Amino acid sequence: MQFSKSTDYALHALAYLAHLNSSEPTGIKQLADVLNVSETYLSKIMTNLRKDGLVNAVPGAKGGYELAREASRISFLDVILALEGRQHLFECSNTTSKQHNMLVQETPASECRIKRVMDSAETQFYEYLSNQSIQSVISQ
Amino acid sequence: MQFSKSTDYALHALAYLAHLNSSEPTGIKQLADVLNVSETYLSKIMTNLRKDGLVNAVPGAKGGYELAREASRISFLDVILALEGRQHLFECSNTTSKQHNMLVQETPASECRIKRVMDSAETQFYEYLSNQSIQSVISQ
DNA sequence: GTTATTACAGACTCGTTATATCTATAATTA
DNA sequence: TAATTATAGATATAACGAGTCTGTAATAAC
Repeated sequence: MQFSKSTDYALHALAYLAHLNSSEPTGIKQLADVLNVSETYLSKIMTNLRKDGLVNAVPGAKGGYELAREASRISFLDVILALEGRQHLFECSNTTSKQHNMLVQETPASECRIKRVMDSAETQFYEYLSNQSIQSVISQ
Repeated sequence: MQFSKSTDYALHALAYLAHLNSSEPTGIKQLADVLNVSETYLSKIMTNLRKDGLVNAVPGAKGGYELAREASRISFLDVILALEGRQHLFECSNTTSKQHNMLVQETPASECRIKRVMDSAETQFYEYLSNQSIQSVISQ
């Protein structure tokens, strides 16, 4: 289990935009050069960030990308959810197996106890990441 | 990013062994039947658990698997590391990019600030999972 | 010892996903 | 109108997850 490269690039791209702190949008060319990835690949990643409202995309000449809000209000979790999706980190595969249903019956909420533990861990994980902002990795 | 099915099966298998609490090893046949997966596939998963010292494998007739230690001393993290491996959840891909090195230079430890945040999140995550034992999902 | 039972290792298949590129199109500014 | 830029779609490739098959080694029961 590992975070995708896309998430890595997205975090670095946003950190760069926050670092620049420019009043004008930054083109994909410049971004791709600084991150050392291809323009078309990075543009797909930026589109994901736009769809989740983390950046604004300005088309046309002099266009590019800009943070949709202050870097201090964009969390690591925001970025991860935009790139990795919102499915849970853990799911029980065989929800019809004898073993699974034994564990289900032992909890009041009729949910497998193993999944409950894993979901709690995920919540803690995400809680931490939601408190880490892109601004925090930029020099003051 | 998601945990593999193998991790799911491993957790359920260990929970079952803890539940049985048998003095004799449990064969792969019975285990596979309860979990509703194929014997050969599950045996690969059990071998991973054995290599990490979580279960003992007894070959030969009347053989099978048994917990290597009390279920209260086998943590969720133990199982996850055995199945998912020990690589970090996050790595910076382009360690030679201008952007990455900018972030590296801003931290005393000469490490990218983004990676520092992700590693901290991972530590919190694993810390939580190391405190959850297989015994905790079994009815008292 | 022989046989049955069991775990184990390795090769292999199949499908999905991540990664990445290319091209055409739409939108905006100069 | 021309130049620049983001976007969508199709495609290619490699890696990985998931799962099967087969033969081998180890052990207990007879």
